[in-house]
Amino acid sequence: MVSERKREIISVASSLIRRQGYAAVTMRTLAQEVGVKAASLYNHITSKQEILAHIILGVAQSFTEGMAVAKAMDAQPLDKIKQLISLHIEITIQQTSDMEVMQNNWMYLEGESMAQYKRSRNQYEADLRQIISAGIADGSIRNVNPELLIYSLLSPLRYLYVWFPRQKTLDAEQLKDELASVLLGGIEN
Amino acid sequence: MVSERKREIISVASSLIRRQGYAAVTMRTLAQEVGVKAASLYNHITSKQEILAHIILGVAQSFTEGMAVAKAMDAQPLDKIKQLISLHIEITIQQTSDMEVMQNNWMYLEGESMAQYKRSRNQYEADLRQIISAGIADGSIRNVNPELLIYSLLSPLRYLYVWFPRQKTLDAEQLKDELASVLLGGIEN
DNA sequence: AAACTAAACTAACAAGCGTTAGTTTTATAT
DNA sequence: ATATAAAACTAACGCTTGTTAGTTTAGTTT
Repeated sequence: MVSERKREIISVASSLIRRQGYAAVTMRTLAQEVGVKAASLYNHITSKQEILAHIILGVAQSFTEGMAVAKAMDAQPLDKIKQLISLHIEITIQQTSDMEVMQNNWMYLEGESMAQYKRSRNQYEADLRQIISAGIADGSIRNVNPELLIYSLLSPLRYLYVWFPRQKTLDAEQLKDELASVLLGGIEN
Repeated sequence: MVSERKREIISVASSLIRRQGYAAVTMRTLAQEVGVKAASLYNHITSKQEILAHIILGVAQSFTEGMAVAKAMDAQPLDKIKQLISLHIEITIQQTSDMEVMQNNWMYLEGESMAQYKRSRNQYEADLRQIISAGIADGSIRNVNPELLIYSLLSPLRYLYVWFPRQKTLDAEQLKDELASVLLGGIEN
């Protein structure tokens, strides 16, 4: 369904948008980077907007699928949260550029793409809310404002892309353990 | 030094950029929102870029000044961190729009403004690193990867603007306590 | 060899951009 | 009233933007 060339264009676009932002990347610079004239891009894609939507909705789908796995697990709330931490780490490592593009450029989505992005984001947060509520109910999670918990859990996970690529000491597996330890157990000794 | 009209223009620009992104806001839409023709804006500002720089470097300066206060405190590392949590909350509440503009649009800065932004950001992180190192050294902070600690502390603080405006239950003072409790003590019970 | 198809090309359009020049209005101070 | 200065206006320039039309090239199938 998605040709090799199209994938290449979107991949190059992702790394350009990552560095410069969606609006600053022109079809001409994108074409040059691909090694082609601007008009030729339109043999493969239908619009600039389609490229952005493809990148962002691809990441969003990865999260939706990963959340489905976590929800289906027969496990304690805290273990489901650990599973989600793994999910964020894996997506960040496997789709670093797309992840960064999503976080910084989703506001440039239009129409149905924007609607779909917001829908999947809201659904993800709602699912996490449910897991946290269950944890508070069974006493495994501290009884503080659930929205605050969601937020202080999700922020570091969402912005892993800022930090992970520039550190060298931890691999994915170590990161998973240390991050889970810090997020669940806190900073204090 | 900065006239009333100029402040108004920059303030209107901030809320437009916040919603639409820097590149998507044109001088014509900005002018219309201010109630004036585009060319008239140039009686007060010298360029679109100046507006962005003014917004972002203003927030950056607030952080630099706040960090200076924290550094100068005669207090334990954990109390300095609590002070920084307060700082982030105060800036987020007092300059919500500017804060969001900074986080999402700093990559559109150019030349010396970009250099200055990066300098102040790096300095802030270096100062926080020092505080955390001191805390690890005296045993008050857990001995895990310091970069990971910085990051998982800073992410929720930086993205408070996403969350704080849409919740109603906590005021600034309560938020300060609960957030410090969660960030320092973790989620787990 | 002929026909077909995918994907490149050149050229250009219409729209929108930030910004400037030159002029007029408005308000304040003399 | 008159002069001055601040801040608005109209008009336009030069450029860049995403995209389209029409054509040519290259590779594969019959």
